[in-house]
Amino acid sequence: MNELTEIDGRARRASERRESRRAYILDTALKVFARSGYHQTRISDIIEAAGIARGTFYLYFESKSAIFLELLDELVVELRKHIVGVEQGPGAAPVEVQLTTTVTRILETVESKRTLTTILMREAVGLDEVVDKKLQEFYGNLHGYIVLALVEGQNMGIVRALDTDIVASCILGTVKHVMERYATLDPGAAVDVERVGGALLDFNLRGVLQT
Amino acid sequence: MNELTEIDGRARRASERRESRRAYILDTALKVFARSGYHQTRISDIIEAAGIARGTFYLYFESKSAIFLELLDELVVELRKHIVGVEQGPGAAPVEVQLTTTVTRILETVESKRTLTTILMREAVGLDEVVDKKLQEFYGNLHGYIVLALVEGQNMGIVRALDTDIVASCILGTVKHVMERYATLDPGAAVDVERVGGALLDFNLRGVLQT
Amino acid sequence: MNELTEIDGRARRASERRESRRAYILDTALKVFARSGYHQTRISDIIEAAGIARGTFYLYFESKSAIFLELLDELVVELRKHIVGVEQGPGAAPVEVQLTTTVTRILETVESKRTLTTILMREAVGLDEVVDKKLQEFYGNLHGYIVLALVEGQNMGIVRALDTDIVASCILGTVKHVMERYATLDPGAAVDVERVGGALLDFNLRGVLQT
Amino acid sequence: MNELTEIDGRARRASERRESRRAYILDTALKVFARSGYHQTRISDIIEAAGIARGTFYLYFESKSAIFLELLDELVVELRKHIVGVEQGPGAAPVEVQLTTTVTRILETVESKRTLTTILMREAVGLDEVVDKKLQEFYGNLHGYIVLALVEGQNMGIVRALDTDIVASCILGTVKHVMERYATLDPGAAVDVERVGGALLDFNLRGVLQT
DNA sequence: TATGAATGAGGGTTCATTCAT
DNA sequence: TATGAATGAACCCTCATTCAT
Repeated sequence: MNELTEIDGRARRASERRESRRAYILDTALKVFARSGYHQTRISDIIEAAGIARGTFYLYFESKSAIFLELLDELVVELRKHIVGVEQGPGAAPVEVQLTTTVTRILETVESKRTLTTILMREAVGLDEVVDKKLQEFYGNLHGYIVLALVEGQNMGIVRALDTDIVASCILGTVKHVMERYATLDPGAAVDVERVGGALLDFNLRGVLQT
Repeated sequence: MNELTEIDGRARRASERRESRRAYILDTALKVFARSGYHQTRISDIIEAAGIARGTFYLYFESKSAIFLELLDELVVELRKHIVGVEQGPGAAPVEVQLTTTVTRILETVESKRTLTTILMREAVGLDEVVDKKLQEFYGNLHGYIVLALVEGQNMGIVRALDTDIVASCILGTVKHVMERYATLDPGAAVDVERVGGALLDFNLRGVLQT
Repeated sequence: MNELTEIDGRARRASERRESRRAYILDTALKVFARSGYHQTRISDIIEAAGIARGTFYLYFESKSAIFLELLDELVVELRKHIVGVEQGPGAAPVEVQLTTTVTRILETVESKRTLTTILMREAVGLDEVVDKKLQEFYGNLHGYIVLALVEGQNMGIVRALDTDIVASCILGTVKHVMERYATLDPGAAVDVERVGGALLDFNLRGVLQT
Repeated sequence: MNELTEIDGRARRASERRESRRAYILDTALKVFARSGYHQTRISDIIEAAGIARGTFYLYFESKSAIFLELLDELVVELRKHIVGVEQGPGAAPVEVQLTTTVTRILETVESKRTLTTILMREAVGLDEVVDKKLQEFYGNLHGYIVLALVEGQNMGIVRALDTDIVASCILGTVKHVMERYATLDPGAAVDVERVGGALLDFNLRGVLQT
C-alpha cells in the first residue's frame, strides 16, 4: 500500500465519518422538529439532543431552515419514488391497479416515516418561500399525474366522464387527509394499512370508474 | 332629550366607534397575515398598515396571537354555521340533499372569505396549543357530523356498506383540499362555485351511495 | 345677594369641590401606594381605585411622582410638627422631658398614619433626586435637632461626654427602626405606644445621660 | 502530560475564565446599580459599562432582577459571616466582648463594601417579593441573635432588666442607621471605624448593661 | 371639568449565527 | 474538525402622558 492509497483511505474514512455524523444530526433534528414543530424548535434543542456543540451544527448545515428543508426533501423524494409508477400508454397496467399500488405504497411510506410525514403535514406550509414552492411543485406534480391517469382511464373507457381537474383534487385530498390523520396518531399506535388503504381506494375508485 | 338619554347616546356612539375601530384593525391584520403569514408578520406591520400607534393595537387586542386566534375563530364560526344543517331523524332531509347544501355553502363561504381561508389552510397548524386544539376540535366535529350522516344514510338504505371512519376522512379530505386549492388562487381569479361544488359532490356521492 | 357675591359663592363652591376631589384622589393614591409600592403602582391602579377617568388624574396632579411626593411631604410635615418642640435655652424644658414628649408624639403619629409611614420607610429612597433630597433634608434636620439637644444637655450637665454626631445617629436609628417595625405590622394590629415609647426612651436616655 | 490532563486543563481554564468574566460583569453591575439605583438602571447601562454585547449578559445572568439579587446575597452573606459570632453558653465570651467584635466587624464590612451596602440601604426594599423576603429574614435573624444575646446577658447578670424585643430593635436600628450614614458618604471619604464603632458600642452597652 | 382613546418612547429578553481557540 | 462564548438584530409588550371631544 503506497502513500497515496493511504491518503485516499484516510480521506475516504474521513468522508464516511462526516457523512454518518451528518446523518446523525439530521435524524436527531427530525425527532426534535416532529416533537416541537419548526418554530418552537431552537438550534439549542437540536444540538442538545444530538450532544454536539453549537458551532458543530453549522459545520454540517447552513442554517435552521436548511436542515428543515433537507428533511422535507427527503420525504418528498421518498413519496415521489412510490408515485412515479403511474404511467400511461398501451403497455401500462390498468389505472385501477396502478392506483392501488400507488396508494398502498404511499401509506406504507407514511407508516414507515411517520415522523417526517407529521412534519410535512403540520409545519411545511408558510415557513419560507423556498419550502412553499417545493411543496407546491410536489403537489402540483401529483395533481398532474392523477389528471393524466384519469385522462388515460377515460381514453381506455374505464374512467367515467368527469371534471379531471377537480376530481384529481378530490383524490389528492382524500390521500392527504388520511395521511394526516394517521401520521398524527401516537407514534406507537398500530395502523392497519391494508384496511385503510383498501377503504381509501374503494372510495376513490367508485368516484372515478364507469358504473 | 334629557341628560340620561344624551349620556346613553354618547355611550352608544362610543361603543359603536370602538367596535368599528376594532373591526378595522382586525380586518387590516387579516390582510397582513394573509400576505406575509403569521410568523413573518410583526406587530409593526399591522400597526403600520392600520396607521395606528403601537399602544393602540394593545388597546383592542391582547397580543399578536390573540388577534390571530380571533380571526381564526371568525372563520370557524362562519364555516360551522353552514355545516350544522346535517341532521338525522325521520323529519330530516335526505343525506344527499343535506350534503349538497352543505358543500355549496362551504364553498361559498370560502369564496367570500378567501383571505381568511388562506390563513386557516396555510398557517393555522403548529402555531400554538390553543390554536391547534381549536382546529382539532373543529375538524373532529366535522368528522363526527359526516360519520353520523353516513350511518343515518345506511339506516335509510341510501348509503352503501363502508368503513364510515375512513370514508368520512376521505370526504373531509376532498373538501379541505378543494378549499385549499381555491383559497390560494389569486384574489382576483373567479371561481365557478357551481361547477366545483357539483363535481365535488358528484365524486363524494358516488363514493358513498348504493349502486 | 348681588351678582358678584353669587359668582363668588359659585367660585368658592367650585374651589371647595376641587379641593375635596383632590384630597379624595390623594387619599386613594395613598392606599394604593401603600398596598403595592411605588413602582408596582400604575396610574391605572389609582384611577381605577378612585373611579375617575385617566385624564382627570392629570387635572389634579402633574405626574405619578408628583402625587407621591405630595404624600411624602404630608408625612414629613406631620412628623416635623411633633419634633419642633426640641428647644434649647434657659427657659426650655429639660432634655429628658423634651425627648420623652417628642418620642411619644412621633410614635403616635406613626400609629395614626401607619399607611403613610409604611411608604416612607419602604419606598421613599432611591426613587428620584427630588424625593431623595427631601428625605436627606428631613433626616438631616432631625439629626441637627438631636445634636443640639445633646450639646445643650451637656452644657446643662445632664448629658455625659459623648460623640454627639454618632450618638445622634444612634438615637435617630433607634427611632427609625422601631417606627419601621411597627409601621409594617398588619394594619389591624394594636401597638402599645406607651410600652414601646417607654422602652425606646429608656434605652436612649441611658445611652446619653450622666451616670 | 497526557490527553486527559490536557482536556482537564482546558476545562479548568475555561471554567476559570467563565467565573472571572461573571465576576467582572457582577462587579460592573454593582457600580452601575450603586450609581443610578435599581429602577433607573437599564440592562443597556450595564452592558455598556461592561463593554459586552446584549446577549452576553444573559449568558451569565438570567435577568436584571437575578443579578441584583445575587449582589444582595453577596452582602448578606458577608455580613452574616461577621455576626454568627454571637454565642451563648458557659464557654462563650462575655456579651460585651462579643458585641464589640461583632460591631467592629460589621462596620469593617460596610467600609470595605460601601457600594454594596449603599444598595442594600437605598434600594433593596419594595423591589420584589423575593428580595423583600430575603431581607426580612436577614433582619429577623439579626433581631433574634440580639435577643438571644440579651437574654444570655441577663442570665449572667450583666444585662439589666429590659424589654428584649424593643431593645433589640433599638440596637439593630443604631447599627443600621450608622451603616447607612457611612455607606452613603462620598466613596473617597475616610471613615474612622475605631471611633464610630467605639461610640456606637458605648451607646448600646450603656443602654443594656447593669448600672 | 371630565373623559378615555390614542400615543410612542422605552426596556427586557430571545436566539440564529459567527468566530477565536 | 470541534467547541461554546460572544454577538446584536429583532421583537413583543407596558405604561406614563396627551389631547380631541
